[in-house]
Amino acid sequence: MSTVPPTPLDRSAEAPDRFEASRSAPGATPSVDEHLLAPPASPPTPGGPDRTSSAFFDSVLSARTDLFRGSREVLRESYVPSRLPHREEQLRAVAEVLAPALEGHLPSNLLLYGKIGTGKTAVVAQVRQEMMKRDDRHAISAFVYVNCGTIDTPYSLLQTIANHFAARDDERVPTGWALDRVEAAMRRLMDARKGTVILVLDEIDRLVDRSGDGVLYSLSQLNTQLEATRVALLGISNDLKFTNRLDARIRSRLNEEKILFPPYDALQLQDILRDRAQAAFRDGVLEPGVVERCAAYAALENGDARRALALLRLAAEMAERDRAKRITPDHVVKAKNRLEQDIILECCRTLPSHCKVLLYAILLAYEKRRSSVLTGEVYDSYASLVRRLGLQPLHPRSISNHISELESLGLVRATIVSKGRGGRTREITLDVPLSETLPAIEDDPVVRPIARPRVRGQTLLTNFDSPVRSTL
DNA sequence: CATCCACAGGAACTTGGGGGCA
DNA sequence: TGCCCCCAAGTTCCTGTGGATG
Repeated sequence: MSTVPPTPLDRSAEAPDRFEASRSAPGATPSVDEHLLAPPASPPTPGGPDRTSSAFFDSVLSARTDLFRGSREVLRESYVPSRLPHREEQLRAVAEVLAPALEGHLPSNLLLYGKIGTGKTAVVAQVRQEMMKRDDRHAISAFVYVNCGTIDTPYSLLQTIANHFAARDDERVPTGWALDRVEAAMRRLMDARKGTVILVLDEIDRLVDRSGDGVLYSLSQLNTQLEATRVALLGISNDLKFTNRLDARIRSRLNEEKILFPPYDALQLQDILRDRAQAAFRDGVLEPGVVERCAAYAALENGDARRALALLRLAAEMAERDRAKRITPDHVVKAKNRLEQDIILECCRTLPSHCKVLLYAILLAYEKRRSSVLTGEVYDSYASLVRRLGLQPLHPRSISNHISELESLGLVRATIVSKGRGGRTREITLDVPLSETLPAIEDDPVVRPIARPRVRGQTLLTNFDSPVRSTL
């Protein structure tokens, strides 16, 4: 188990986070959790111990106005606040379900439902913190958190859980074993720990979508196979209907208790932001309207508290860069635009190569037409672009999947339409600003060889028939 | 009202890569 | 070194779809 500090974006169990190993196995290196339970380290002082830091950074740092009171981690989603406004009911409900574990009894399995940023993970994190503080009888042997958004195959899930319980390096499960063997190793390692294990499977719906419910069946059977350890499953899902895709036996086991997390409204988001702002910023640096505007934008995004916090943090950073003494509503507007741009750039950057060319084909078609394009037209355009790179285009079936992928990323919108004898197809429109996405994709190393030349940010309309060699 | 078109999308299969093991 | 495993990405095959058309 790695002891590298967690990053806010990587919440998989391989890169552990605030939920990781609750109690180190004998002889094991200290778990990350123990680092997290320790008092927060004081932030490095500007121009501190690194005597080699250049005068350049000294000037940048000294020119910044200090809006923050302390650590800006308070505004990150990885931070577990001591108070969760408007989640008291859910907090209590989760605690009631899990409380029997403190007395050595097996809690019911539990499912938490709610859209992104409705506080599910934060509530579980806080319940976990409180339980570990109160567990004076050491009845809970582990509180394991796995994010199935990244750990989404049966093998990787069982391997991750097994390795969580591995006390020594030679007990760790490598990749390449037969699945049965991994499962047996996981059971053996778990059973050696003795006590109650609370296994949190975040984004459990992603696991079911990608790998079916077989591995959930195995996990739900654990209590009939283990001797000294008992396991309670806690699933977290953004999808209210995901249990419909489960086998009836698994559904009934997993659904013993369920708790719904409704989206926050704008006023509730304001309360959350005020709490965090008070901890994060110096007095008087927030102009009236800043919190309200962040909350209003996030309320439009399904009441996503993460979004609201990100906006507030980014607005503060914008103000710092402007060397402003106060954060204004205008900084929130800038932050919102910047956040949207960052999401687009990140999406474009992480796409598979063929997907990038496909997106470029859609962008070019959209730029030319300023209206929707059909799947067949997009495919033809994509195929000719890929051939200019000296490569074979993917099969239309694969491109159809990639179009769905672009849609699920929110980059395009694809509506199925029937054109009579013209057949059934998808009308594809852009769901992101063309002016920001086109330069981003044209700057990508994959697309650059076939991208139109640009002068001072302006693209030139040219005839592209000449092939360009590239490797995707 | 049957036929047609151009796909959508599910399912099974193939391929190739990364890794462990005897 | 060859065989086994898992996994991701892609291909092949197939059925289904729904509005225009004759």
